[in-house]
Amino acid sequence: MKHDFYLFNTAGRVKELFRAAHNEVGMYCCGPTVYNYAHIGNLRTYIFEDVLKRTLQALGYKVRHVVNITDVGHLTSDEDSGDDKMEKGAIREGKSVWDIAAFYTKRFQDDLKALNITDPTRWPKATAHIDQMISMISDLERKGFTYRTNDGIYFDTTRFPSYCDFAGLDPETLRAGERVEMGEKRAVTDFALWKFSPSDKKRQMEWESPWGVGFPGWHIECSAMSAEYLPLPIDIHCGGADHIRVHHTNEIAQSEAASGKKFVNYWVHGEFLVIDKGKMAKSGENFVTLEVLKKKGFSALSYRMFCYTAHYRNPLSFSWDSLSAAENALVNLRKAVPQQDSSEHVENDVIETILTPFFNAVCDDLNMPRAMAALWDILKNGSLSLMQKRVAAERADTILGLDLTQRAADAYTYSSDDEKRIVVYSLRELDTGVCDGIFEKVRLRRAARANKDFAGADRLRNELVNLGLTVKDLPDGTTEITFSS
RNA sequence: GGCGGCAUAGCCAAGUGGUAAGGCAGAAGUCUGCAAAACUUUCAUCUCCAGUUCAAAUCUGGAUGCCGCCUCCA
Repeated sequence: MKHDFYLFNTAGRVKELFRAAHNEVGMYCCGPTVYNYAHIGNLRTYIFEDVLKRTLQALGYKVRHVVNITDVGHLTSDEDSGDDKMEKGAIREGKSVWDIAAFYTKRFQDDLKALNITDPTRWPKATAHIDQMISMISDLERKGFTYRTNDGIYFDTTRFPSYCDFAGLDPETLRAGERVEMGEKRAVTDFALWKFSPSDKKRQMEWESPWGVGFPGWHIECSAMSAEYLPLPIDIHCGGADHIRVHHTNEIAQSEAASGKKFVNYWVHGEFLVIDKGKMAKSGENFVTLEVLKKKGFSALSYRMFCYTAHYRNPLSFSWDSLSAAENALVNLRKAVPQQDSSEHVENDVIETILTPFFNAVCDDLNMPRAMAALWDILKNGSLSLMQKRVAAERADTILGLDLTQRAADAYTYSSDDEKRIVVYSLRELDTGVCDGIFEKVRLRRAARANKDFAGADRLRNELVNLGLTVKDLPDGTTEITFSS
């Protein structure tokens, strides 16, 4: 499929034509710190990254995709000598930090699977790459980019003149010590590469290093692991918009200082999911997980659908009503995809033509709202054949990942042997007793209708409705019963 | 305090100069004993003010409101 693909590059703040630097596109996405469940705001970013990856693949690129797992403890800030999030989580749950990391890593990966997010090529853990981090810090030390303070080894940002370019910072206006103690740090922008373990207590995670026992700074892991698995410059590096200012600025500095090469060609950042006008945070009642969402009866893919209502670079307002709207839309969309009931041959060229507006939208910096509108247009277009619509939807779904060919409620189907059949659709397996009970009520209702006892017929239908069923009298006389949830 | 972003119908939102995508909800109609489903139709002048222009939601200036980053954070 030949399409020019445009991506908004945070470096430079403009939409650019994507050109791969390698045969296999290198894509690095900042992963989670596994000290707690991911909330749906976090998940929004991974959904957008998955769409980006699927798009590249649909355009014919091979993609080498790396997502890190931050399972090492970092302090609540560079200067804080107190507990870090991993250790806090461990204390909170009475487990070791290693158990905490393993548990939440698994939970995170389960969430991604439920959302149809495809697995990355590699999934490196920070704790398995301490050697690479130490080696990179040593390189930086050798090249004169570091200095030592009483609590760690720091990166000297004054030695890296272009430090402020990426985020458009003005060092003069940064407020030194406003929110975080400077300690012995020389410049506001300097950051820790290696932190020494506190002398008065034993950390659960700490390692030997040329500078003493301690643990790595937060930023170094992404630099070390991306260099380990991807050739520089990395084609695409993704993350949440909150990372632009500090994390990615620091990554660029240390990676380029250590390697002498350009670090990343395209920086792509996703905006936040907002709730009650603020961003979703891992503390407080704003914390909505996929688990919570499922408990309320929503499917994970409804959330994926919801994410397509807005562009990834704009904040998206979450509410249960709007999620519910997306779920209805997904159900309707699946209904609009014709069943495979014909052997009509569909030419690939025809499908590509049909899908042109869809791909134009996707390739314009992943404009999914427009892409979805294009898909609706296709499915409502009366001049296309059913098979053309179906094949087009299947093709679009390789990017959307919405299981569009799945029917809403056809997991289990039960039919009566009446002359005019009674068909029951359910997502769950039903006891024969339950099924027979439903059949019996329908037969009674049919009898009432035949006798023009419409009040009685409606009463019987209401009984079924109250059980959570919908009742449809089809033109051919069959009665269709669907469990609504 | 610095930097960045946003303000479009009941809700979620596209749209960066030529007269408002799409979805959800709602309304009307066809169909139905009534429903359900389906189909058809319908539903905004874009926070406010002042400019530029033949033409602005889209550009400029101002006002108001809101959010994010600057600390770990998707």
